[in-house]
Amino acid sequence: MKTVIHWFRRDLRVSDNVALSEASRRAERVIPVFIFEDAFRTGPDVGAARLAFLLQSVEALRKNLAELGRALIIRCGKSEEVLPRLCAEAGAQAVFANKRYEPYAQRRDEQLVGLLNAAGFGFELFKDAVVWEESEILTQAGKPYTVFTPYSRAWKARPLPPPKEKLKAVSQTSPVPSLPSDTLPATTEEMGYPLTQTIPPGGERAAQELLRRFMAGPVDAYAESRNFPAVDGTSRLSPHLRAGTIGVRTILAELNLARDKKAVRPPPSAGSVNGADIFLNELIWREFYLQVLHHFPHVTRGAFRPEYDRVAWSENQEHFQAWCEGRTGYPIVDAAMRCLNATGMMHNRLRMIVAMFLTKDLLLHWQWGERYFMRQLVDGDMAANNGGWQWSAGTGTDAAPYFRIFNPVTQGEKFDAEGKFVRQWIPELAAFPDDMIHQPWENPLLLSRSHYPQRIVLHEEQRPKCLALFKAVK
DNA sequence: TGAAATGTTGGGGCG
DNA sequence: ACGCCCCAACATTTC
Repeated sequence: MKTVIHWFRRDLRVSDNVALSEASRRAERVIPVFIFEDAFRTGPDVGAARLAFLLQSVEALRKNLAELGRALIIRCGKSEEVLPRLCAEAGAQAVFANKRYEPYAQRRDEQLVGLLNAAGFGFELFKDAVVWEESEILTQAGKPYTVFTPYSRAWKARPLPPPKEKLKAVSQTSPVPSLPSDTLPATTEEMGYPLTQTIPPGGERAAQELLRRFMAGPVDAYAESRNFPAVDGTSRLSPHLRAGTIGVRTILAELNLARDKKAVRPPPSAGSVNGADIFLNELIWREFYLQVLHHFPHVTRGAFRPEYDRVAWSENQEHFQAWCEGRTGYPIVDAAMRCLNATGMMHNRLRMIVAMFLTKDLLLHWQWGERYFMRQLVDGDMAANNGGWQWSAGTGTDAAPYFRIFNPVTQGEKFDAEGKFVRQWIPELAAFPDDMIHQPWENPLLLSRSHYPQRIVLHEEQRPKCLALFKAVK
């Protein structure tokens, strides 16, 4: 082919990018394009934090491409209108893109195939975002897995694909048609979404730096330290995996290196778990939930197990507001929510704690939490977010059984024993000693002098209510 | 990728 | 020396 448009979507990088590699291998000329969709401005789950991260990442991509002598063409509008027009303008024969897995995105892509083909252009999609996609890992019976452990076993039994090479710089001799390019909004404020959070930096370089840092140390201790929110023990790569500013194959290659390096050293003591293996599991969870979403699209509308759609959830708006704003009176819950509101990020352990609290203590519908997370999170991803919420609520695939209810005090004491994380986000509690930081109500005098709220519900009262609610639908 | 309730065991105090 | 009780510590079961 002479000219191919590479349409950047959730793959905002020039390294380890399958469709981009294929385009540059098969076409004489590749035109990189990003479409700032109208839907980005109006979708139900639009959040300033994620939008800002996207804008940063696209800008970083534009610079990276410029260094390779290539101009990123930006167009605002609807992809179904922009792409055919752009193909004609550029004299392109086809559009290449990396495949997406959300039901709505797949419907859109199917329409685009028809649309572009009818106009005489090709549209090819490539597997890139995942190692194994929805129908590559199936049970003996040819059905999708709905339990993580056997899924992960099957996943690990296969050989890993190597990363794709980085896009090469173009030589001066291949002229690029000069196509007009729109400019992106400089800030999310311009679009009516003021950014109130301090978010991590976007872009491919930032992702590479996080990966390097993680592999240089934290990965070894990951099995233990990943559970402690006050410890910087996680990779923080989730926003980059979501935006595609890093490729999953790149991460896996580094993980393998870390594992091999470890094998040279004295063998780990019996029973100790390899951090790289645990981290790998997290990447597999991501693909597990993507394939669940593909095969069971009804999870976006309700419980994976439909009987749980009959749970008589509370509709207490005051409780929900208190949860959102981090003033439930339970320190670990409130610290986590304030952190989310301030940074667009939340530690995974804390996601489980606040999700359990919303569903099992406040007895509010998990979808309320799911929606709030999507609006706030930099890494908000439909599949992982939905999977995580249904896991916590006990309504999903391979979910925590409904009677497995976290105690917010015990969880705080276990995973933030010295209250370091809590104090970071709840300055009102500074005066409380370590052994009381997770139950400030035990010292009414000190609590009344602080400006920290009383508990809005009592865990010991809510737990039996929750059990009754769930038992009623069984 | 729990927690609470209930059951069991064993040491020590005590009459 | 013995039985009895108490209760921590641990194990099991229940939710």
